[in-house]
Amino acid sequence: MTSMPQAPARLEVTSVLRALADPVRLNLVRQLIRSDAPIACGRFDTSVAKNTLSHHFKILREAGIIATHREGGQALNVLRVDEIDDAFPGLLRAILPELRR
Amino acid sequence: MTSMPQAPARLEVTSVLRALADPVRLNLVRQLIRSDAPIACGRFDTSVAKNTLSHHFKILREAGIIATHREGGQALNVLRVDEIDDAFPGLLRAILPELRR
DNA sequence: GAGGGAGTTCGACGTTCATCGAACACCGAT
DNA sequence: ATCGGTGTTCGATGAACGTCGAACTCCCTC
Repeated sequence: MTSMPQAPARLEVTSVLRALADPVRLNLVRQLIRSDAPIACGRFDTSVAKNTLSHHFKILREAGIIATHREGGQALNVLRVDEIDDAFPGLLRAILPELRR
Repeated sequence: MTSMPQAPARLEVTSVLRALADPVRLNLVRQLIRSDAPIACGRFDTSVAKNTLSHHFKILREAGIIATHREGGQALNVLRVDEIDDAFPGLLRAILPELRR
């Protein structure tokens, strides 16, 4: 086992902000917010190559913003809304208008 | 006149997040939040050289996070709390615990 | 077990970034 | 006019980042 560090023990402000500061990643997060069902890595609407996409997912995962669990040949991604809201209440709602109902 | 682009016309999410994602800059912003009076550039508690500090102030200014006005030989800095709150309601409070009363 | 779809890892490349020392520009006071 | 304090600009440097093609690993299905 190569040790799989899905998410950090505690969400770090600087890591979270830096992860969300990239246009491509922010776009991914927006798609996750708009969908209430998990989305497979290959199902995102994006322009970058699939290895680059994988890189961005890794950063989002390591920042603790998304969680990925394999299921039937594909990797399903979900936003860790509760954890983020716990650590930084109001952050998601602040930067993602689609969440300010 | 060299044209002085203090702040952008509209606050850009990605610029704001990237500006706040740096430890040194986040530290500066924290000091501004804790003080209700403007702080001169040279009065901040930081470890970086003064030219580097100037660089960070420039980024914060261009992102629209702080405003600087000269007064008596020194440059006084203030957080643009209202503008930030207007563009991204709850953002500051989310990432800066000292503001969550 | 052979094939194929889905993600990841591995260099590599070019860009952006944080940092610094040094030199500069500005301004208030002598 | 000169001095000293304050902040900015100018390269330069090393690290980190986004991007890619290619090769790899898993696992599901036939």
